[in-house]
Amino acid sequence: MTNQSLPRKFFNRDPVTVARDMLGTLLIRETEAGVTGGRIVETEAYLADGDAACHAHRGPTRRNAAMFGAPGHAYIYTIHAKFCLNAVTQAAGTGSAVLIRAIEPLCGLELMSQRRQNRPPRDLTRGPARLCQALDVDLDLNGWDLTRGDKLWMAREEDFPENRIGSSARIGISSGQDLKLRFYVRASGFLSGPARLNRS
DNA sequence: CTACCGATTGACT
DNA sequence: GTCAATCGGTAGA
Repeated sequence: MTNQSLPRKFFNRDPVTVARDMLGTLLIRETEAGVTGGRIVETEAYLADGDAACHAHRGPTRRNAAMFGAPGHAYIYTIHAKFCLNAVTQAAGTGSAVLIRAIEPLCGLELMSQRRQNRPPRDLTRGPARLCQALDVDLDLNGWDLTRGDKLWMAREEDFPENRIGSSARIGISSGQDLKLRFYVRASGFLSGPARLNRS
């Protein structure tokens, strides 16, 4: 990959802005097995204040420690025996992040398919735990510096015009459903979630 | 120590 | 559309 990784200052902003700007950027994962990755098409913002759905809501614990680290680092957690990947936002100690929910697979399709037990191409990276499995992302990368441009990083590819970005309530949470903090690229074809949430 | 439960997924009707 | 498997984190006794 020739693109430079997104700089620290990209992540050192409020999570809503970062979540929107992250749409269209590349997520790249390099292992000994090869390079895999794709274009980010769906994200969710988790706020430091007044957001009961945010893992940082009840203060620091061992699980969410990475969320209170410097911006631009990975926060990876386990849920239902699976992994999900976030990018930490705002100043260290704030406790906000952006969850990467879906990417459009572009690179290393064969390897990703292998890691996903040869499931249909459309289902390779649709969903936060699916993309982690396709990219071989697990707890070993929790706290990883995404601005290093090594192992796991993000790079600028294209900006999407405002009218191609949709928003909805976040998926899978029980509190904070009134907040429209999920963002996605309209008509992407690689989105997770029920279809009704991908229309506005 | 036990009990509960989730920022999910995949199989099934 | 429905539903159960899954297992580490967290809270509470």
